[in-house]
Amino acid sequence: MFYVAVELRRNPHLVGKPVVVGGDGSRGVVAAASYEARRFGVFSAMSSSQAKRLCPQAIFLPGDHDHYSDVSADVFQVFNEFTPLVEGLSLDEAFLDVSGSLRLFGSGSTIAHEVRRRVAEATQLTCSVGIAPNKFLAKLASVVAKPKASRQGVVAGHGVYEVVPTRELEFLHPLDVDALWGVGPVTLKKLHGLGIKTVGDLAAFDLTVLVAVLGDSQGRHLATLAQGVDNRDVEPDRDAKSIGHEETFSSDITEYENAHDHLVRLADSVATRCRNSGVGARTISLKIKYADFQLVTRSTSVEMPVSTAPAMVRLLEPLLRSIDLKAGVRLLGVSARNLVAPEQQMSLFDTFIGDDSANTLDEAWSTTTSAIDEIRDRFGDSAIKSASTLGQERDPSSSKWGPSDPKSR
DNA sequence: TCTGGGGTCCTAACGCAA
DNA sequence: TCTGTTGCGTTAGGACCC
Repeated sequence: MFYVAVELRRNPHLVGKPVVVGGDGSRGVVAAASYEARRFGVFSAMSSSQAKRLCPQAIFLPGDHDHYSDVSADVFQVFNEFTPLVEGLSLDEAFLDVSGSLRLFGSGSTIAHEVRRRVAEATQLTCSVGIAPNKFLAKLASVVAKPKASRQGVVAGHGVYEVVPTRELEFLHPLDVDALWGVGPVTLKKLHGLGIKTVGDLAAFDLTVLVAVLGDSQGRHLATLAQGVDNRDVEPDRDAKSIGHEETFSSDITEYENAHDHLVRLADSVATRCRNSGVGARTISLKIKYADFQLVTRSTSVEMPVSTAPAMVRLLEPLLRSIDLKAGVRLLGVSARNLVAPEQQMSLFDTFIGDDSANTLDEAWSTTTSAIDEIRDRFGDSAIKSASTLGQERDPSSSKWGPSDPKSR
């Protein structure tokens, strides 16, 4: 309930009340619910209208991701006091490999209690800690450590729970299979079809059959986890693999022009985040959810990474045109993948222009001027002196603007 | 009576090139 | 020059997580 906890911190008069963070429109869902709201059966991912029916007195807050992000940074700063090996899982969750910190800070349990104390001191937030020999067991242990909300009331958690080495299977095998990471509704149904209800059932099950039903990768992975084995390292500083933005409209869209306007807006926000992260995208994709919830995606890749809205929109336009909007578009999304770090890009100019597919002087000019503005913003006027001549260059052998040899730009 | 937005990872089909 | 194999990148879709 991280979002709610942060809201309670800055709105203390809401403490003890049923509070929900999430969209309160007809198409909103619950992002987080306080334990008081959970007593009414309100949980994350539930539609807001259903939540309101279950708990009409619930107080809905719109959510403030930037603020949660700031608070998250404070929490992670505490994590980093104990080990540099911190792998963030979300704003409010992380794996800490403290195997190198034991001499300095004491046992896992000692560190866990100290982390809780320091997080509370720095942020006035509580957290739960799971201790185990590997990531996946630690994650399960942290669930056990959390408070539990039911219709009867809230039962306080232990705050810290440790899965002691050599006793992993004792902890693991009685759990329901869907406690395992990677077992959602679809996989659960398949496993139930095989008569597998608990992790212990899974551990004892024939691997050949499991692989036949779930596929090689997932079958072997789950079989390994069921033995309590997880050799994945804690990986700090993982780079984002994609950057995207999507929106559900309050009413469905059927006009191309309308969709195009939203597309430009979404592309602009994705492009801005790409540039702020110093990456360009080699693949741009479009996501559409129809009124009947059917989902389609279209994507296209280019040799030279793009990081401006005009360049992205140019790639997205043909994709949008190829899609029939008559059925009504409920959601539109844009995402950037195959992200390329700046040093791998060909030049500063490429970073901002993205590609040279402008077919008219107007197109070339508008992308160039917006690129120059960007470059000035980020690198100052001195960077512009060399870039400002680019718009005037013309390759005589080509109808396009700019020299044909990219290196000479 | 309804079903968000941010992501990761996997798979299958297909075209191209060595 | 033709044919078959293999490997790889791209594209679309889907399961899953918080």
